[in-house]
Amino acid sequence: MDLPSTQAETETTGLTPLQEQVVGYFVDLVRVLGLPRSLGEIYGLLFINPDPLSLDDLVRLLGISKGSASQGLRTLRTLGAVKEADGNGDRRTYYQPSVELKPLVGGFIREQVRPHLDSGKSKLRILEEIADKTSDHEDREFFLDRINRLDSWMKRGGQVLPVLKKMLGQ
Amino acid sequence: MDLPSTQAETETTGLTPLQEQVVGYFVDLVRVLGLPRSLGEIYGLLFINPDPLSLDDLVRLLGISKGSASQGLRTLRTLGAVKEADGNGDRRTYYQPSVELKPLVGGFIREQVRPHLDSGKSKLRILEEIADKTSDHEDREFFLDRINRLDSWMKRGGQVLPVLKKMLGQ
DNA sequence: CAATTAGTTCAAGTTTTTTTGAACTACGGG
DNA sequence: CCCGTAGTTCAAAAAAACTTGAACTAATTG
Repeated sequence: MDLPSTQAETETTGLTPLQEQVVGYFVDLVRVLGLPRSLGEIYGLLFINPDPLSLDDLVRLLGISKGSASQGLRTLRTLGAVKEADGNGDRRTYYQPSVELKPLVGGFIREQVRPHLDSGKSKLRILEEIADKTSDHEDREFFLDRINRLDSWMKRGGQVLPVLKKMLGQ
Repeated sequence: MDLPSTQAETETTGLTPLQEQVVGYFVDLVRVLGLPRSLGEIYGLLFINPDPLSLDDLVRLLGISKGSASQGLRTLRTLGAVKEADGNGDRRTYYQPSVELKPLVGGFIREQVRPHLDSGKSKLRILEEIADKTSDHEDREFFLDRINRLDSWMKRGGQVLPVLKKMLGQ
């Protein structure tokens, strides 16, 4: 665990004021990204802690349940936002954050953005089929035009992602 | 209102199959963006309807409450995603969607992204002050380094937005 | 102006999402 | 092997987000 020894912890949370603020910062951040609060808490604490922390540390320091911590860590690992700290002979696993933007953005895109883009594309094909069945000519043209537009939105989205990754990741 | 006359409406929703699918498509889309379902329903129906629709039309066709429709339309207007249709002498207001990506992306960035980036920046300054009070030298350096890193994340975010806007908006 | 209808507001209700915690599996050391 | 602890799972509880609907304001029209 290793609290930074230079700051007292508050009664309520078990965190130093700095830790509390940073955790709050990340809670807000993940909320914007549509991820659950606990992910922000966990990542935030790992981010501002000089040493890796174990699941139990997180439970104790953040005052969250083992279940939350376990699931939160799993998601963060999937996102590539935390890694196991290497080289602790102990039985329990310690975690450290990825602090480079690149893997964070990459993971978010891979896990949260791409799947939706992809499933969106296949839904569009179905949409087009339905629209194509419209018997009235003028209506059909209108519908197909709108669906084309959606198609072009998605294409642009797909083009933007690599650029995003390149700009954000180093 | 003006249902496209060439497709029967289903019992449950008052929408044609195509409308239903498109609405569903946008419901999923706004969910990814972290916006409420009703926004997707309203925008989706406006998007696929050849003519502008009034608040009452939306209530009737989508089966949502007047309150939802009113608030949903307000948010969509704020985002620049719908506009009042011009030139209907009627008392009630008719709405049409913005179908260009540019205002949509621009509005989303302006309303949903920028504010968080900005408030994030000011929170960082506070964070830095707290970290700077750390008496242990090594800890302080570590904390300040991490906060610097956050700073640089935010800066990159700020740089990316204009590029995003340029790429997506025409 | 009174009546009627368009639209807004917000407290209460509903739905969805997240968190909890207890039961479970799995591993490792004595 | 058996005990103790690390970590997972998932049904139920709690919290958060969204929607409803009734009371309201505002604006038009006969």
